[in-house]
Amino acid sequence: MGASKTEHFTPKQNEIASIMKALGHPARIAIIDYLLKVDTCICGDIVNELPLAQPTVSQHLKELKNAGLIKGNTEGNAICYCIDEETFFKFQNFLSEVFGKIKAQKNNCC
Amino acid sequence: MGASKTEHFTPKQNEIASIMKALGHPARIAIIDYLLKVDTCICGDIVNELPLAQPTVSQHLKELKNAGLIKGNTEGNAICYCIDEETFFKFQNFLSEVFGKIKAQKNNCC
DNA sequence: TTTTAATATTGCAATATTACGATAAAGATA
DNA sequence: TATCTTTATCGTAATATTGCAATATTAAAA
Repeated sequence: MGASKTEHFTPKQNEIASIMKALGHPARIAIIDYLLKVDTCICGDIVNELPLAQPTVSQHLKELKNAGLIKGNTEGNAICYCIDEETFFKFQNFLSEVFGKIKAQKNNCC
Repeated sequence: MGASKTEHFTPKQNEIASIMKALGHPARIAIIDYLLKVDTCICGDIVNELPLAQPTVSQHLKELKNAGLIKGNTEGNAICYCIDEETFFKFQNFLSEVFGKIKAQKNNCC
């Protein structure tokens, strides 16, 4: 097979899984890391920051964009990418719930 | 190709990416959800909770275990799975940093 | 208008993931 | 011991992901 049976899970489970999946590659974590480090949009120089060919970087950027984690603005013939805060904060809310439940666990087993 | 060039990224980037990847499937999110809902170890009934065959569930459990997100204890002929808090809290620390940086951004672009 | 620069898309090869039937393994129970 | 229950592993088919060379696209600059 190879295709996930997404129709059998809740929309929220699918949504969170797709965000996690988008972040499930070191190159894409590195892109987010870099965006946070420079604390501004990046126009052009991501390719030089990563040990990957330009088409590969472009593909990773596309996946982050599809997942809503970054957004891109055309700026002349360059494109300016930055963090899409909204999705990150939605993600954070989900995780707060999860971590809260973990902390509240009675832990009476294992 | 199909293989990630993990050797070109930092250990931390690879570690976080592998946790994210493990959570990048709705079935595995559903398993974590269920573990948090029942607030105890689960011995046996995960298979009945998921819309997937037993070998498939077993495989997903293995991936969560490999990523350190759950741990399993043999309990007679059953196996008792529960959240591995340590990994989750490590994950939370990483994310706190990320979310902190996002909030602190000057947001002077895009 | 031609050239240059930046980014995206296409096409493809290598590898990984997902799913499940069949079967094995390990311990409980009759 | 024989059987049942529970979980893991094997084998395999279908599909997805990763990476890059070649090429296309788009807009600025000459």
